Amino acid sequence: MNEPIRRARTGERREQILDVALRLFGERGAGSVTTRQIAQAVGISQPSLYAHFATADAIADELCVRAFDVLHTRFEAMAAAVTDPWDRLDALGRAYIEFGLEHPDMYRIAFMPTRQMQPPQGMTFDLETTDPGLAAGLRAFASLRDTIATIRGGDDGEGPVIAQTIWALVHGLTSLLISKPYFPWAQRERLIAEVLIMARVHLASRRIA
Amino acid sequence: MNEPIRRARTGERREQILDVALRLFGERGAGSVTTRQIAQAVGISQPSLYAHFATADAIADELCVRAFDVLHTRFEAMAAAVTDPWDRLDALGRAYIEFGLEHPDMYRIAFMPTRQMQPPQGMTFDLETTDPGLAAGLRAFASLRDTIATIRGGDDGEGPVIAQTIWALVHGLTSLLISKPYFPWAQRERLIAEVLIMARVHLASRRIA
DNA sequence: GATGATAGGCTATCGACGATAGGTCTTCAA
DNA sequence: TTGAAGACCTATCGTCGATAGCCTATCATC
Repeated sequence: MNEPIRRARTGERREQILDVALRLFGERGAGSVTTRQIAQAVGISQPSLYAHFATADAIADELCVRAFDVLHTRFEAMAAAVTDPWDRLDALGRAYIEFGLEHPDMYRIAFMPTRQMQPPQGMTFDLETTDPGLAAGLRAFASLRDTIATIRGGDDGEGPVIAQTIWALVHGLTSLLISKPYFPWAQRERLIAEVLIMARVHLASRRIA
Repeated sequence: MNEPIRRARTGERREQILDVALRLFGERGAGSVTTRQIAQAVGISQPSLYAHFATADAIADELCVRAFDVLHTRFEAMAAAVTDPWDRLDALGRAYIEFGLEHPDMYRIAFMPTRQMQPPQGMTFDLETTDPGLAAGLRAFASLRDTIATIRGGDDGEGPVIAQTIWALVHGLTSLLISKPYFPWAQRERLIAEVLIMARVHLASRRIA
């Protein structure tokens, strides 16, 4: 049915392509970089890219996964370093927002996709395959979710709702700052601080007695 | 092959194109509808579209503006009908989220753009021209912002930060529910309710004494 | 050595896309 | 009656992602 790729997925060339693509994404925006531009910058022909990646989107997807894996590592280090869970919540939330602002293209690919998701087919639904960007983003977010669970100190069934709502808050600011940079925003630092306060206040009001 | 064409009156054809495009957007997703598909469904040639719209994106932009203008009208009616400002905040927030879920393509175009914004050129920066989708969305959001100002009952300079943060919250949930429909979300109604509670609690903690 | 598998290139080309050029037909006011 | 304007057409452009098919260097095995 689906022959996934024609050549092996290992090699220096593959890494070089990813490096070049990441640079071009940063220079011109991920959406307006073509396979021909990448190939020319690498020094190979455009069809040769398909020996290393199944589709053009696969290049962006892999860069996205790698970026979020870096965030995930940073999160785990933070979770280990900051013992007070309230402080940890602040640190993680801030790092999450700043990551999005530092890697807007990766954040866009993961959470503001152009194409509609296809419904899961049958029982073989695998998030890693279907939406690798989301999967990588969620690995990072898991630290935030766990910290929220720690703060609440128990499980009353409200955990998912609260975690997902705080995620929506943090994502919302990140997403808007990325997609509408020329909106007359209040000072960015004050917006971030306000969002973190909002999360704290809400979480405090939802604490398990 | 060539049947006699009864010419539409000026403007009718344009409306017909918009109607057909809206239907196709709903059926296949805005991102994967081409000018040729629209033209075929209308019954004209593909280049003929350019007699009515400057670019392909202009069709989507106009549909987006119209959709948000409907939301704006609904908001103003609500603002007039619901006198208690706390209840009004709930009603507006809920309507905003539900609007996004009912018109995911329009919401995407307005707030999850594919291509990077161009920096404003010179002094002639006009939001309506540069980003009509955002402009229409903000007209709608203005009601929410005004209600927040009413609740706070004064101006201590914190208004913009608070309004933008609550916007981020509401937008965040809307955006994630649209872009990640297959994520294992908590019950949608509970998520919406939680977001509205979060806004209320935050706003209460930020009230002017 | 010769051989054959394989990785990694290449050129040529495909179909679809948005968009433009330039001509034709119809309408309608002067 | 005529001529400008508008709406439509066909033909075509350049670019896009992707595929087909061939060539070459390497290297383990015979």
